[in-house]
Amino acid sequence: MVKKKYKIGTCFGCQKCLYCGIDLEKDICKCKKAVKPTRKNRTVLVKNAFPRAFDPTTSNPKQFDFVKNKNEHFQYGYDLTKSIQFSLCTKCNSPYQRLSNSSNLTRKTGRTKRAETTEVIDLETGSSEVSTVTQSESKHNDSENDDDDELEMEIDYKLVIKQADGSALLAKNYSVTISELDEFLLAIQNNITALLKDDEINANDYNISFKSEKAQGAGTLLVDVCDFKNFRLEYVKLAAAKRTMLILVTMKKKEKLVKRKKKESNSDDEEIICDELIPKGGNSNKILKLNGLATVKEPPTHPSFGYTHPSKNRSQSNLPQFSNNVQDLINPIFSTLLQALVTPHFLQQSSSSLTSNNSIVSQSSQSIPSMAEFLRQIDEAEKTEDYYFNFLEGFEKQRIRVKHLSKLNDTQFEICGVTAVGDIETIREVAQKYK
DNA sequence: GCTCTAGTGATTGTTAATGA
DNA sequence: TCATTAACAATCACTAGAGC
Repeated sequence: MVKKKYKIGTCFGCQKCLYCGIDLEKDICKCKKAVKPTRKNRTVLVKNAFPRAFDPTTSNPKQFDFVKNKNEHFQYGYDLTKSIQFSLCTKCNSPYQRLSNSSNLTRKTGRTKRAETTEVIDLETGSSEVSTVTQSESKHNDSENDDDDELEMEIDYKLVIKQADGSALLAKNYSVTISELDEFLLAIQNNITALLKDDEINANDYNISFKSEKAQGAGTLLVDVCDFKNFRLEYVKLAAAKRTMLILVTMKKKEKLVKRKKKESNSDDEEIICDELIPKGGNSNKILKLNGLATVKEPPTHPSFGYTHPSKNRSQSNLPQFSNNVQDLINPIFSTLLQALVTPHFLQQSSSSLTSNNSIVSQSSQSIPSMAEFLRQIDEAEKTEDYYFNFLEGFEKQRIRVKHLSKLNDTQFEICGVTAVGDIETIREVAQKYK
């Protein structure tokens, strides 16, 4: 029987992801749910999470019932004769704590209870990872991996990355042990970013499908849990038949990029983008007027504009100083694509040449300011001193660049530490200039 | 309609354990 | 020894519902 493996990064009581807050009963996320939530890795979306140590010998009966009920309800498969660790969201933590308090009303002080606890605790808390303990584990001796065996599967697959023009560029064999769709998707994403050497590719940039290596047709999309169930069934069949599962990654928007590259190659010297290297201070006004067209030096990095591209009119209105001829040639969506092709890597490699080309930048091309400059510009415009600049750390942590800002949703802004609606709107508004 | 109260979610405080 | 972390306890803030 398949049991739902509990992960310590989710709420034991309600299956909420303790990083993004998504209800995992209804949805999936890509958070690292195997990582125990601590004060250091808290997110804005779920500010508090409560690690809990459950010990059947010392927990009060009501808490025991709580754990037992959740264990049964979500079919975690814990052996409740053993101590376990889990995490709770604030919502579940409150009642859980009160269960403890209610028993204390009889009334021990909390401290007395704690003292008793420390006397009895020994058990098998040993395993520091503790995030998963299943009934099978109790039956199967102490093999460390046994707890994963019920759900986790080792998937051997061949990954093929297919460009939108139909050409399959890369194929590589991988093996990954996963138990859930999101883990698998994450693994594939890691494969893609590694193969393409592009950290900024995200899940919206491609479709994933699967099929037998020898099968004809496009395969089956791997999108949701249903697909994943189907995938597992298929995989088991293929594995039994000693056939290889093919994971097909179809990149989106490639044709536009190809066009772009052609255009870029023809106009390299007229459009140079500089994300980080624009001299601070004196040129800031010029920077604000630039529209963000770029020279292609690397493959596309973040084509998420595919699903959030802005309105054409707005884009056009934000190209004030750029050559009208070029604007006519390149429509606004195109210019978004152009921006997406610029990477810091390029900037590092070409810093000297770019510096020497500053005159060109200031004359005929547009550039995106660095995040620091961008935030300072807002502060200057809003007369807020360092208020917006203080968001720099949050953006840097998430590797957000100016070109990404107009595509971020509210949640993503919050993850970066920008929570006030007004701040988000202000940043978005200014960022429109650099789409 | 108002007030009171219980319930709930969220936050903060305290203490022991642990590691540098 | 000091700083950090984990675990638990206490408290705050808000809401809904009952009673008048």
